[in-house]
Amino acid sequence: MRIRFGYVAMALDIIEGSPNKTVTVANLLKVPQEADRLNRLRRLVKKNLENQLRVLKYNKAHEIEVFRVTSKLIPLATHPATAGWDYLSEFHNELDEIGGYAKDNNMRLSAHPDHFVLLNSPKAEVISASLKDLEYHADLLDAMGLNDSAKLVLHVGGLYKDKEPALVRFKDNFKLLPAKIRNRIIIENDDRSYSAADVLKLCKELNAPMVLDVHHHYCCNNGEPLIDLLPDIFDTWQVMQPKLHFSSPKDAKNFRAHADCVNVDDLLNFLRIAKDCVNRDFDIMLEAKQKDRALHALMQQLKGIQGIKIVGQAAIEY
DNA sequence: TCGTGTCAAGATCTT
DNA sequence: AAGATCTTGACACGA
Repeated sequence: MRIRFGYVAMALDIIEGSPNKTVTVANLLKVPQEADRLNRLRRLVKKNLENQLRVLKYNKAHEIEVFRVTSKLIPLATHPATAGWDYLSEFHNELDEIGGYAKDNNMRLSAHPDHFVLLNSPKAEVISASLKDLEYHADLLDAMGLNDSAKLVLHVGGLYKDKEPALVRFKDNFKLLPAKIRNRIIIENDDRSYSAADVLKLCKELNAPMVLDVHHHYCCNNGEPLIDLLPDIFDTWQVMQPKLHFSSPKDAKNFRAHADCVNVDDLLNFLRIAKDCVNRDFDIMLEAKQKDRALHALMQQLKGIQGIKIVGQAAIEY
């Protein structure tokens, strides 16, 4: 099996390289002239997009082909304070360059709208805000020229004291999504409410790929062994290369929290399971607080381990 | 210059 | 019913 590794949102080793720069609404509104407010946002976007391209160049230098772009590239994009602002046209060239660079270098980009995006909320206003946020994400990927192989990761959402109707709401709203959004969505198991088995069942019904979060599975399950789930989880990807999320717990007391780096034994345990039940290349998104540094550290630790062949700087054969 | 509280957004647990 | 917590990087403010 060939396995590529990637990381999330920003590279800590790039100095002054954040693509997450932002401003709060309160501070934005302190700027007296409305035109000046927009210009403040434009300066932030310009810097974020510049830094996003720098991150991709850094990734290329380190042979990293799997990366999740931050949701904060355009600050306050869906907030009423910026209503009517056509940032897609203004930054068309920059976005196109970012996507072009990714495509030219065989990079797999994704995004992960944050936990305020809920397709199963009973509140109409939460659903409409979620749609707006999903549209923002899909439009950004479109503007980058990336087809629907560039995915949007979603969780199922809240339990609302009654799981079955909550799942029905998710399914109903999912089916109503515009195709340009729906075709990008992949669904992830979470650490409290919807187990890997729950999400697998859902993904089969919706014909959507499932992104397994291995750490979340150990936080939330009903005793199902991963080895029983993994073949079907990978099957939800059909001809696409499966991707999964991996992290180590911070410590026993904060088991749900992400550690700075990935524990190599945690990974080896998973690789053994995968080797036993699937025979397929896949990608692993590392969700470690030390981001790119955690990836580099993991690759160092994998060197010399029996059965692992290092391929370049961010991939292995196992 | 450094430390701390706050920030667009929701859900859920605690009091 | 209201408040704290989750999670997170960036920023504004005050010491």
